[in-house]
Amino acid sequence: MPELPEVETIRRGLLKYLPGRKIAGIEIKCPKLLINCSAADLERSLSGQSYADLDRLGKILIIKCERHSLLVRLGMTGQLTFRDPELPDHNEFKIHPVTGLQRNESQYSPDKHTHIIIAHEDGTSLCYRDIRKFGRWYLYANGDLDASPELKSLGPDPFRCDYTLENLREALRRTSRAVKTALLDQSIICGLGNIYADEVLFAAKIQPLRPADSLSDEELERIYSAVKPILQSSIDNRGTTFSDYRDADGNKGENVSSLKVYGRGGKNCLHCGETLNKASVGGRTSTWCPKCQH
DNA sequence: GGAGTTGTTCCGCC
DNA sequence: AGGCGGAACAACTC
Repeated sequence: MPELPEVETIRRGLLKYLPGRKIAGIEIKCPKLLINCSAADLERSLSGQSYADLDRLGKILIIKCERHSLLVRLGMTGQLTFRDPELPDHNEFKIHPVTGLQRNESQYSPDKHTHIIIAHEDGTSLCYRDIRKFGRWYLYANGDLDASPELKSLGPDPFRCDYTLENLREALRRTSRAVKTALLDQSIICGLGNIYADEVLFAAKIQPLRPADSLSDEELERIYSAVKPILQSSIDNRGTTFSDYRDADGNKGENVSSLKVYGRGGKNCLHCGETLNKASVGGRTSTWCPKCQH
């Protein structure tokens, strides 16, 4: 669910609330989400520390505190929301006082899917909710962050300077997998998931099944150039909500209506009118136009 | 009841 | 050795 634009939207949302706030304690209801530490480790390490900054690489959210940082992978259904119980009747708020955005029903209240709650000294909290529990949390001392396998194994993030045509070309020409599968490989380029990989290939007019090493320089350039604008416009729309995705305020994203192919299998191509193909590529549902994409 | 779902990892095969 | 495909993870919806 949460791909780069969704994680970025959450990051921006949390940026309004977290930096400067002090962690009082952590409630872990599902320890299996913690990959490289125990619940006691996490509690001991973070209690008393303040949040310093929020960062993101690919789909990984980096929550930086004074001495330690959390890496959070949201998996398919992870949600991170900021709660402020001081606000009068939290769940019935229509317009958020800080963001001015419309609030969403009941995504805030901890329920059986809320697995981690970071409580702050001022009574607010950061809630992690994850229906399928595919999310993963990692704890690192700040000095060890850059060397962490989770960050080190990532290929270029489209919004960082190492995202270049040359790097993408070299990575793609080294594999014979379907280009769709290669674009989902976070060590080749990080941040794309099933939605945006399909959207990028439609914009680039490339069929998802094409072997990555069969792409011409011109085709590679089309893919390279399609990535940033597609991700950026989704960020501008605050992400794509199909079902579970919510931002830091519990709001849905508005990008679904901008999608050209994802979720439109069997419908007409918005460019040429042809019926869009839908088939499994590398185990993932893929949608493309048989007439526009070659 | 079966199939499908926005992500990642692990295992076995070639 | 290392690339690759498929199963597994889990919970819900259609």
